[in-house]
Amino acid sequence: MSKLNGDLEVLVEPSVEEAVKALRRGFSQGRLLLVIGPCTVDYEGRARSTLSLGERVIICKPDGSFMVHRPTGYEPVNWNPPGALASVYVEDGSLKLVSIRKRPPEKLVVNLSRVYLVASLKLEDSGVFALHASEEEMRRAVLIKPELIEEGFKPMEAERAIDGLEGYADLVGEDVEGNLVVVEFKRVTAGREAVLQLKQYVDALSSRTSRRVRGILAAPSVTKEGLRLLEQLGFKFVRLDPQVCYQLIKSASVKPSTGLLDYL
Amino acid sequence: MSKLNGDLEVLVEPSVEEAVKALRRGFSQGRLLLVIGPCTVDYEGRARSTLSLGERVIICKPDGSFMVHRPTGYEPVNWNPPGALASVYVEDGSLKLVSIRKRPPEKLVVNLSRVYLVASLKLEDSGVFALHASEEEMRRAVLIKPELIEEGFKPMEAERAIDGLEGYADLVGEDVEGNLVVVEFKRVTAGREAVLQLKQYVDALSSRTSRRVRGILAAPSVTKEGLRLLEQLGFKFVRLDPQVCYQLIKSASVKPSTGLLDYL
DNA sequence: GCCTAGGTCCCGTAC
DNA sequence: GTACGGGGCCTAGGC
Repeated sequence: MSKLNGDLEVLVEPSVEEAVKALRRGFSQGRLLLVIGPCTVDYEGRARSTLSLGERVIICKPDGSFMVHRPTGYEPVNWNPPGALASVYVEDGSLKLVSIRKRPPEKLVVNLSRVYLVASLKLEDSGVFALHASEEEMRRAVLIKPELIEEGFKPMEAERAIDGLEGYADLVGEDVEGNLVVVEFKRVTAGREAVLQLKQYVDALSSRTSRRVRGILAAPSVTKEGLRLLEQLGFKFVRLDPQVCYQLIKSASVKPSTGLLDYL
Repeated sequence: MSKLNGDLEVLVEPSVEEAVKALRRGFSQGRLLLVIGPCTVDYEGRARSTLSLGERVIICKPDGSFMVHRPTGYEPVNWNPPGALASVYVEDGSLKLVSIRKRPPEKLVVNLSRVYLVASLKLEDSGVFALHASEEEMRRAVLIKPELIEEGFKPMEAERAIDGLEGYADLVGEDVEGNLVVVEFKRVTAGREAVLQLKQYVDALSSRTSRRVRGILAAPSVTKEGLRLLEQLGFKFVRLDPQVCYQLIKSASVKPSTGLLDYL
C-alpha cells in the first residue's frame, strides 16, 4: 500500500550505524521518528536531571518536539517542546540522540547502547480538533442567558479588561440594583486561589469607581476553604456546570437556522 | 537477540483482524502498545472533543496511560492518565481503541479504518530519575545559608504550617530585629499570583500574632506587575537562582564527610 | 520579546 | 476520598 512506498520505514534490532542513518534521513525529510531501546538520559537547562538505564520509547516529531517515555506514566520523563532541534550521532559505539532548545537553553541527551526498533513515518494530519465545555464557553453561555448568574444580571462585555496591566476579569456586569459585578469562572471545583483571583479584580475595579463592586464565583463546586474565604469577603458563589453551558450554547447556535427553516 | 524472543512484536500494515489480535495479546501480557494509522478520535468526560481524520501515533502503556499524538506538538491531543482501562474491538471493519477512566468518568474512542503499524513491547525500566534545582532545593539552600534571604535572617522550620487549613508558607523565620518573616519561593519568574499567595500567608500569620510580619519573595526574577504589587504591600523581593541553590546544596552535602576525613 | 491565565492540566502530599 | 500547590509545566492570547 502507499504508506509502504517510502512513507513508512521500520528497522527491527538495527545496528547503531543503521539506526543513525535511518534517523538522519528521517530528520531531513521531516518525519516523525520512534526509537525504542535501553537508554540513559541526561537533561540540563532550567533544571537538571539524570535517568539511569532502562527501556524507553523516544518520539521525535518533525516540529522539534522530543519526548522520552518510560513504560508507565502519562507524562514523558524528559522532553523538549516544539522548536527544539534534534540530532543524532554515534559515540563509543552508542547511539546518542540530542535535543537542544535555544530559549530557554535546554539540552537533552539520550544514550542508547542498543536499539530494539526504529520507525520513521511521514504522517499527514489536517484533522480539526474541537473542544467543548471550556471556561470560555461558560462565559458565552452567561452572555446568552445572564440569569444563570442571577436574576437581573446584565453582562457588560466591553468592560472585561479592567486595566490590562492588572489582569483580566472573566466577566463584568451590573446587577438589578445597578451595582457592578465581577464574575470569575472556573470549570472545575474552585479553591482558595480562585477566590483570591476574584478579589484581585474586585479590588482593582473598586479603586476605579465609586460604585459598589460585588464579586461572584461561578463554578460547578467550591472547596470548603474557598467558600469560607468567599463569605468572609462578602462574595457570592453560583453553581454553574460547564457541560450544561455547552449544551446551552449548542442549542442556542442551532436555533437561528431552525428559525430560518420555520420561516421558509 | 533476547528482545526478539517474544518481547518485541511488530506488524507492518496488518489487517484490522491481525491488529486486534496482537493488541489483545499485548494488553493481557502487560505490554506497551504502539498503534499508528489514520484515525478519528472522540472524547467525552470532564469536557468533550472531536478530532477528524488524520494520521496519528497512539500509545497504550501497561498502567493504563493512553495517548494520541498528532505529528506536531508536545502534548497528546487526547489522552487518559494511568489507571484507565483500554480495550480494542472491530466494528464495521474499523479498529476501535477505547480507553475508559472510572473517576472522573472519561471515555476516549479512537477509530482506525486502517493500521500502518502495530508494535507490542515488554519494556523493563527500573532506572532512577533524579531532578535537581526545584523549589524545595531553594528552601533547603536557605536553611543551610540563611543570609541568602538577608543578613541576620533565622529560619524557624517548625513554624512552616501556619494553620493547616489556610495553606502552608514555604518558609517562616525571624529577621535581625525579631520580626516574623514569611518567605515565598518561586523557581521561575514570579508574577502577581505569587505575590497574592505570599500576602495570603502573611495575613494568616498576622492574624495569629501581635508581632510584625514581613513578606519576602525569593525568585530568579519578578514581573513588573508582581514587583508593583509587592511594593504596594510593603513586601520585599530577593533574587535567588534555583541552579545556584542546587550547587550550594551539592557542595554542602559533600562537606560533612570531608570534615570527618579531615578529623581522622 | 514579556506577561497573564487556562488546562480533560497531571502529580505528589497532607489531611 | 478531598484539597492544595508545584511543574523543566505547556499553550494560547495580549501587548
